Amino acid sequence: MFFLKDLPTGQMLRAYHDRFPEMETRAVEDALRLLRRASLLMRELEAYFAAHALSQTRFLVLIVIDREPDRDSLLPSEIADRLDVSRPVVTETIRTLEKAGLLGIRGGRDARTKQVFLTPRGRDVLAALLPGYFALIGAFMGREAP
Amino acid sequence: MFFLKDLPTGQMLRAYHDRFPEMETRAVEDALRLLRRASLLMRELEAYFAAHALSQTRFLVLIVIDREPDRDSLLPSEIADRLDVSRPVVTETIRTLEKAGLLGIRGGRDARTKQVFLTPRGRDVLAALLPGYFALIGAFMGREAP
DNA sequence: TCCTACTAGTTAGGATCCTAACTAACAGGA
DNA sequence: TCCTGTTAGTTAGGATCCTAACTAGTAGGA
Repeated sequence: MFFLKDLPTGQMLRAYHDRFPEMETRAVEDALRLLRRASLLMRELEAYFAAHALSQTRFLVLIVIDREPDRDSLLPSEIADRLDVSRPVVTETIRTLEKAGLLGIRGGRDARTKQVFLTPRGRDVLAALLPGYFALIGAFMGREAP
Repeated sequence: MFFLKDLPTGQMLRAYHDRFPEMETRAVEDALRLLRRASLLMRELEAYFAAHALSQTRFLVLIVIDREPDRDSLLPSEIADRLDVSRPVVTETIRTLEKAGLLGIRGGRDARTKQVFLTPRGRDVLAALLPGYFALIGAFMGREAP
């Protein structure tokens, strides 16, 4: 998350360019706009998920299982591969979602591993969530970038 | 932060579009690319700050004081106005930066408030940090979007 | 004067993330 | 067989963020 509300004014950027002439003003402006716009969208998404007792990360765990074309379960390690979070976060998120009844677990072929799958309830929750999720994104992307 | 490493394939998006026809495929694709690219840049920035005993938020507190054109101090409430973080985070960040000797504090006109300013050391640290910061952004923005 | 409402900032408690260290199970050669 | 190195996942401890509730100081009218 990028927390700067007001991007630097032209005056500010000129002042920094005077102090640091190697600064590529245009690249910095573009990067800050990118970060800010993405952060605003993330805030909206987090609020949407929170209103449905989920979070970005919990949602993404459900999605990566759901979107898999030819399988209906993933190993925790496969989930970790697909998400940019640490292993402990995957462990904890799976535990939370299992407690909530959205994920189920069955043994893998190896005693070290386990297959994680969406329960019918998990499927329902996701199906109920996605239209609002897509609508939120559509509305956000339709808005002018500030 | 947006944690999905691999954005959905065309096949996945078509499958979701079949289930949710009101989904604007293009907007969703663009939004996910925006989120992912911004998150990659944030990861790099966080790593850069961490290597210098700072964080995004600590850096931004220093910057919003430094960049102010006609003043050399801000009230905590003004810092909170400029950053998209909660008040307690501002309180804690200022305390940390003061302990580190990068910020100083003097009384405001009101006994409730206080002026927060950059110490000479704070100014030095920021000046030493900015060239690498600008270089990192320049390098990132120069790279092709994946 | 003094009571009430407001403003500024802090404290408390909980959620989520990280790295490092740990436990358990497997694989393959001596 | 059994030892060693690897793989999968969890636990422990710490950082950073949030909301809600609190303390202290100010302002303005009865």
